[in-house]
Amino acid sequence: MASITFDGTSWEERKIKKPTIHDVAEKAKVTPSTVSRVMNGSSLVKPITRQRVLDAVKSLGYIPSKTARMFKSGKSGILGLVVSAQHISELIFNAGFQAIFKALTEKAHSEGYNILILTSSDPDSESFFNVIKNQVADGFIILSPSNNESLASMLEEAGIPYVFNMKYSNNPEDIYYITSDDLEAGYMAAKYLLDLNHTDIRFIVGSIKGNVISFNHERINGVKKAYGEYGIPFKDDYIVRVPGQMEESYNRIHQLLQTQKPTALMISNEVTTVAALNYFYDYGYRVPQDISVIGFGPSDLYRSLRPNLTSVSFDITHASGKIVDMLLQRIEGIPIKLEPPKKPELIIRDSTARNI
Amino acid sequence: MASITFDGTSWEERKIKKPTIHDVAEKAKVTPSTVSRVMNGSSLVKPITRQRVLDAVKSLGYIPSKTARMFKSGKSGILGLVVSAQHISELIFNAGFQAIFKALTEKAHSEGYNILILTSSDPDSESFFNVIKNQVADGFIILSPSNNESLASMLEEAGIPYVFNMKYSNNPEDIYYITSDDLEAGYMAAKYLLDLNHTDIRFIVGSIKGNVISFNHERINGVKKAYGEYGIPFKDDYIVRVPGQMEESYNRIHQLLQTQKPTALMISNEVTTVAALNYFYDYGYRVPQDISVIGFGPSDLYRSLRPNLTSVSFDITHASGKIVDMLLQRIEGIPIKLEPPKKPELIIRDSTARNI
DNA sequence: CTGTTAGCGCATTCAC
DNA sequence: GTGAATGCGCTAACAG
Repeated sequence: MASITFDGTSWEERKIKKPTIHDVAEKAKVTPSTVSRVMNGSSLVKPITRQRVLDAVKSLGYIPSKTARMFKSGKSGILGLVVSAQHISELIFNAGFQAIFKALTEKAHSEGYNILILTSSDPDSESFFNVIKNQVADGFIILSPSNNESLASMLEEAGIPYVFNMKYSNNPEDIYYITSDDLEAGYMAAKYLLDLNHTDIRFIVGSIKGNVISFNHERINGVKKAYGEYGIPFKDDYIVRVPGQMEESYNRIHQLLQTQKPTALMISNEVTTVAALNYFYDYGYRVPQDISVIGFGPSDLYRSLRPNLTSVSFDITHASGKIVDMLLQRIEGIPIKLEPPKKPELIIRDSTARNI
Repeated sequence: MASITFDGTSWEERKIKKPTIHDVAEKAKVTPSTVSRVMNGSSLVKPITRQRVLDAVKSLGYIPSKTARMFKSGKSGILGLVVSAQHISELIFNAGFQAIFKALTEKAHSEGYNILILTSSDPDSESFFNVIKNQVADGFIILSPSNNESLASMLEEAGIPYVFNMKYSNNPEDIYYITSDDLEAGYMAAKYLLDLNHTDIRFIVGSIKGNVISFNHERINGVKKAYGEYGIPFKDDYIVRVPGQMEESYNRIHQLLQTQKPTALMISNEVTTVAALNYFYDYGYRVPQDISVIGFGPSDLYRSLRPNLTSVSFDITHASGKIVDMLLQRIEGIPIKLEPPKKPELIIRDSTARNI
């Protein structure tokens, strides 16, 4: 099959074969080293030579191979963000994840890194590790909803830098995580409701396969602490486990309110919060006149809901910045200094009222 | 500074230095070639040897270098997703982008690729190109809200595979994009409203710096087509430009409804739709009794709103799948066959009623 | 200021 | 079935 040729090479070759540093060197009548110097802005190149190289670069359309550079330098400039497949599949509704994702991405970009999205279909440590180990990234941020304690040691063993978004391990040597002060969050919300004379409340917490998501344990402890301080007995069935999806949440709320009449709800999960508000709309409950609601999560989201939601919110931008900072420090081998998490904030809006 | 040694190397060295194929070869008393064969599942290795290699791999904790493999093979298994910085910063509210992102990521993962998030702070072609050219990826998906015609030729010139999410260029040779049938979408929505006896409508379209976002032109044409068929004059001030952010949208809707009394709204943008619904809630408008609303965008989102929104929805999963398919075909050099876009769907729910 | 040399880790020839 | 040799594209150390 004949093909039109150009400069002695076929069109296809020209099209496919990207010029290398070698081609540029040849064209500019210098050696690859010099080209490399020019490309990297070394000052020790004679202006004339530099210009010759630059011209060659331009006429050839030379772009340095990123893979070769990575290979040589041992750094990729990439941070892997590892999430469960479920996280991604619920992205549309999961404002909490969106907020983290946004903050992480913006911070990484500002530090000159890019984010590579990795998912593990199964939420167990093995799957996460298998996904991670075959990926190119200078380090990994792991967002896992379940307790993957063994993953930390596998990564440690393999010498792979990582940071978790929560504390999984009780081993005091495991310090590579950023947490939020969930005990305080639960405490603040419950105390506020108790101050408003609500005692018959429900704390709706996300669960995976019936297991309460780890940070919720802390939030529950915070709630109990508040009840303790007020000398009011806390009943175990104040805790309601709900799977995090929209439909299931809606149905579970429905079922709950058919049989019980709490005066206030604390909802630990954004999706369930939206589902609950929708349920109240559909069934004519007035918030806060008939029932008070406190959400946990991004303030921006809750301000865009109707009614404007009273919420306990964390500074996601701050926490995500810390995650990236810590990971970069690990990558660079700088010793880590643990900082206590920033306190959450109680933002009082229109979804809570005094219980008469 | 003394340090505990182990096998003659310091702990730090062991910790830092990852074993290479060479180390494994030495330990297993074979050559790197054999290790490579084992790692790549070649069948021509004697079981005994294979086992020896596997043991060495395990005891050393050897993980093949991904960068070296990329470098050698020339493929990264990464697809770059290039978006404007604004896209990311509005991620929390921008359900349309979330839907695309989710679909793209899931499809890429199912094809064995990962998504690398790239952002360009400026929305012009130069910035996009600069971001792209220095990144490792086998190809790029470009989600840009503005018309970046020259970007296509720059990428073409550089031999970088790409796919756009919309048609930017009028050059018939530029075929690397996936579009949606926006004319049909505008037409369907307007026709439905006209059938419900609404003629005094407003079509709220997103704009960037006063310029209507490109696909909206098609939607507007569709609306005009419907008016034409019904022989009803279409007034230019039926088109209302609104910046896509939550606050601005809310204020603009407020301003609009203070002075005018349309019977129906078509809203081309998810964020503005939520803002409008919030405005109606706050000011006591009943939807659809006082005003009808049609949204454009992900059906899932609109079903989770109250009232349930009538909407024109595209099959994002399908379109995103096509984007990835097309990009992979380009990467592999398979000739592209253009397909017409799937028709959008009019989903009638509770936000539209007959105008009396 | 510029050229020469060497090697990053791996996979793919080609011998044996 | 296994080993030896080679080179992907680039940069850094060392000469000159």
